[in-house]
Amino acid sequence: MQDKGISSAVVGRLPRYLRYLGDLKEKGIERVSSQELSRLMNVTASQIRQDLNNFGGFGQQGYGYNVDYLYKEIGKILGLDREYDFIIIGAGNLGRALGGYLNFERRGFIFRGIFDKNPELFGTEVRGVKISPISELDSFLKKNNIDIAVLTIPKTGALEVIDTLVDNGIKAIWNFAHVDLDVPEGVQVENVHLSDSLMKLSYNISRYADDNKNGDKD
Amino acid sequence: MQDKGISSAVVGRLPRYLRYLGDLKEKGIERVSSQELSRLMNVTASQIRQDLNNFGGFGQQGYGYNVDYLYKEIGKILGLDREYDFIIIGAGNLGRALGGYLNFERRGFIFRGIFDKNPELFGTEVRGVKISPISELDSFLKKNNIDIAVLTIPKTGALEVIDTLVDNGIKAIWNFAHVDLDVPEGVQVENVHLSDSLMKLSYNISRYADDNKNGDKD
DNA sequence: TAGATTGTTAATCGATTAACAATC
DNA sequence: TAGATTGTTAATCGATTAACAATC
Repeated sequence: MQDKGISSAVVGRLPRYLRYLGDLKEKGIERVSSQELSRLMNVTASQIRQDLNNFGGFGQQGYGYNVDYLYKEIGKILGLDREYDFIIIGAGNLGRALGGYLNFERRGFIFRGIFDKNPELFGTEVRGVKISPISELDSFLKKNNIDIAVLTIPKTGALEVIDTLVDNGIKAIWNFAHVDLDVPEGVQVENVHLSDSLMKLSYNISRYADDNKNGDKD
Repeated sequence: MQDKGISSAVVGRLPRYLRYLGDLKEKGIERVSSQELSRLMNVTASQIRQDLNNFGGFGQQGYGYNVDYLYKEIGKILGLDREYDFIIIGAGNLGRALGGYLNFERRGFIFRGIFDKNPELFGTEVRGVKISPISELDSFLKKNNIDIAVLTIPKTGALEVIDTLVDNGIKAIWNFAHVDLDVPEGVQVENVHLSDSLMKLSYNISRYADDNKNGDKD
């Protein structure tokens, strides 16, 4: 069912479609045309139709798309029709924030463990899960089938832990550490570089300030 | 100095350049050619040269780029040669995590205030900054010159607070809420949709699983 | 001077938009 | 049947890569 060469631009837009369809669903709206959706989302109707048709024909001529059906299908495409077990490496503020986030559970991402090297934290709980010493990571992974590791530790720690994760067959890494990870093919990595994001913001602030100083033209 | 139509693809790559140049700097390396950097970063040398030349000629034929100089220049382009005052709306785990993050301060992002609606949190401190009731946001903004608001509250709260921010001349919003914000032109918005990011990960996990079941070809 | 490497133009590739025939 | 809207092909636009003359 899933084609090979879907561009990451397309994949990147799917969660947003899902969100808008969820909103429509909640409002009790049954059907939507690509044009209506395009107005709502500020994209072209053409793009919506192209994006969806990468995965199959979910609509019906003269009718549009059934909201409920399309919502479910996009969910399936995104792999949300199953559960994923995840652990968090790094029980700092960010790690605890992500561990405590209930919405992930709703989507099928199950919080299974959290590790840190700081002994003061051992035994403390995050949403019912005890913080364990990172030295126990290897044996934990051997006993439990974990899909995703969330890295919320500094750079060096992240690089140290990678081998243990990979050797134990981790499927994916959600990387909040400020490094590019080098993993074998087949291990999925999704980076969230918060400081990069913040820099894009400062770029746009100062560019806008400059524009309004010099050119005055928009 | 700053041109107008720089594509966001280019801007999005600048922080990564900065990071690699910072690493080289720390290693005491003085010069780097686009080819060396390209091997390091896993991009084409051509792209590096094209990207940089959007902003000016920072290199020298036959020599390459001076690491220190290029680092500084990219910093300037990203607007990191000044300070930004920011506040956080929402003192949950994520808000506190971001408030506690020292690296932002190092880059010139100064943590000035944090607000919440939960009375139990009022007076509690996050890195020396007292959590204030959100009802005081308006008067706070009138008294203080704040550049950036970080939204770490749920959807509805985010939408409620937008007007107050915009009316008081906020320059940018770093949005962690799971909504698209509608702000006037000139107010910069950078979205960090964590659940979208997680869905991309699950997409890739299940696509990889499917590939290895059906086709067996890579 | 010869070698290296940039800055920049030209070629290619991919993604987005437009158009329209198919069809509900 | 007529109207609406998809699925899909074709046209356009933009971004990436290749090539090379300029120059340090």
